[in-house]
Amino acid sequence: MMRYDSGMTTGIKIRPPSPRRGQAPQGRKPVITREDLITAALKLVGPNRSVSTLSLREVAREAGIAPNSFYRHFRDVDELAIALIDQAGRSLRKIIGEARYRAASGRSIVRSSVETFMEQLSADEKLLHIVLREGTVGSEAFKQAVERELHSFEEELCVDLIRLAELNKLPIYEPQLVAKAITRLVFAMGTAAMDLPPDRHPELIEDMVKILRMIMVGTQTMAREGIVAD
Amino acid sequence: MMRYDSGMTTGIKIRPPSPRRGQAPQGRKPVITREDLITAALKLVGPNRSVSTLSLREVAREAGIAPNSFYRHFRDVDELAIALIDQAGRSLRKIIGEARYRAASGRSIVRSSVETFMEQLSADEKLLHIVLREGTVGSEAFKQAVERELHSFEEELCVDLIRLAELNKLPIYEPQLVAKAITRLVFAMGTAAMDLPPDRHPELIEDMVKILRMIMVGTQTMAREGIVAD
DNA sequence: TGTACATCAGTGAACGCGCGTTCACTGATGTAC
DNA sequence: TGTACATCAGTGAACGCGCGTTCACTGATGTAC
Repeated sequence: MMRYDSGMTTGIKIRPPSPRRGQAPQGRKPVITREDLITAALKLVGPNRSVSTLSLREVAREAGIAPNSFYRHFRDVDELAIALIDQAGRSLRKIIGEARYRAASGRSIVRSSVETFMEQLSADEKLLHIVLREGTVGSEAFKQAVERELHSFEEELCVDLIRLAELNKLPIYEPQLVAKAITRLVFAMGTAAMDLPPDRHPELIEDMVKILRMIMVGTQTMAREGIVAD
Repeated sequence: MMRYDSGMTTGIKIRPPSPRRGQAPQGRKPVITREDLITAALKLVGPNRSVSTLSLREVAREAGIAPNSFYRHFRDVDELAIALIDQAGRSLRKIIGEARYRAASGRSIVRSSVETFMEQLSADEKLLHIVLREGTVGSEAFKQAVERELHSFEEELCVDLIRLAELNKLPIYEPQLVAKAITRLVFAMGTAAMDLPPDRHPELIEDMVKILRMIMVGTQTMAREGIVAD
């Protein structure tokens, strides 16, 4: 039943496509932006809070706006979460770039990459939390977004591994699997690391370096000696 | 202010310690048990639901009891979650036992262990979901419970690795790190596997076997040739 | 065997709370003329 | 420059909902005598 003859009450009003699309926006200037909301959300996620548990009202409160103002920027919290994962992905790519840069400087590529990763872990902690955690819980959409990021990480690493092998005239067995192993290991151990106090990081870095060394020595030995995997 | 002179209204009644402790329980027979509630909770968790998101009312509904009856069995949902993780841990230990049994049968220990793990993943799917996911989200208590399980897995694996190495007169470099690498990798890749259709599991098993082979070859080569990790 | 009683698993109703979402609005800004 | 107007970011109040938790209770079971 309708309350008085209000005509079609089809719920929320859909804004008709603006005839001025592509031009400068009209009307009141935004006082907060999508980025402000993302920042507010980042303040709320932490070691025990995943993006999926954030509430719209909570984020709005943190950003200092009324709950319904949220809808001016995102369709719902899920859309905000996707934006967060995207930003985390960008942060990840920055890490890869940095690791590549350092690797080119001639030091041990394994050690320098691991150290870079752990440094960024401390710096962009919140963002990486999101990638590392949201991949295992959260909606299908979140998980796919995270998988995309991990995959691109893996592929760039694979290219690097092949180039490195050629450079040093070392053989390599199944480089894409090596890249996969390294990626998954570093991320798994990185996730665990985030729950440890930073003073235990050096020890963890040593462990990771040794493990990655084993994998590198393993792939080289197997390529050289043609060992089949069984 | 108190509503009529009801005396001390200090909230929920704490049952005084029974003078009949250790004897058969008196009173009405339970129609549902802790186990029934655990079963109900297991029905609810799935690829996109972590234990932390279960609500008391939801679990009670699934079990077919009134919401407040839940309190007869658990202090709160967190206590139920801990029970779930414990049970998952038991399931894990069963996997290790099975893997050990098969390994003794003389086939490749790496392949048979990975295959066992993946089989159990399909069978006890829900329980393993819990271990694999709750370790990255969830409360501090959950994470510690999961870390405990992973650690015991790691230690048993380490013992096996050393025994295996001695048996075959093969050297091994840093066995506890090898165990750690294998554990974290298998769990990380296992988590990812749960989101894939089962027909892609064989391919994944091949990948995992090859990667673990690399690690084994790596640790042996390093032990033999005394390569330092840098 | 019968009876009074203690125990205690499970219940239905109610509470206050935070949530997502909708509504009709306000008023600052930019545009057209 | 001035004025009328369209745009639209942000608002306060209200809604219905599911939640955890508490209350006083019911009635089945086992025990004591």
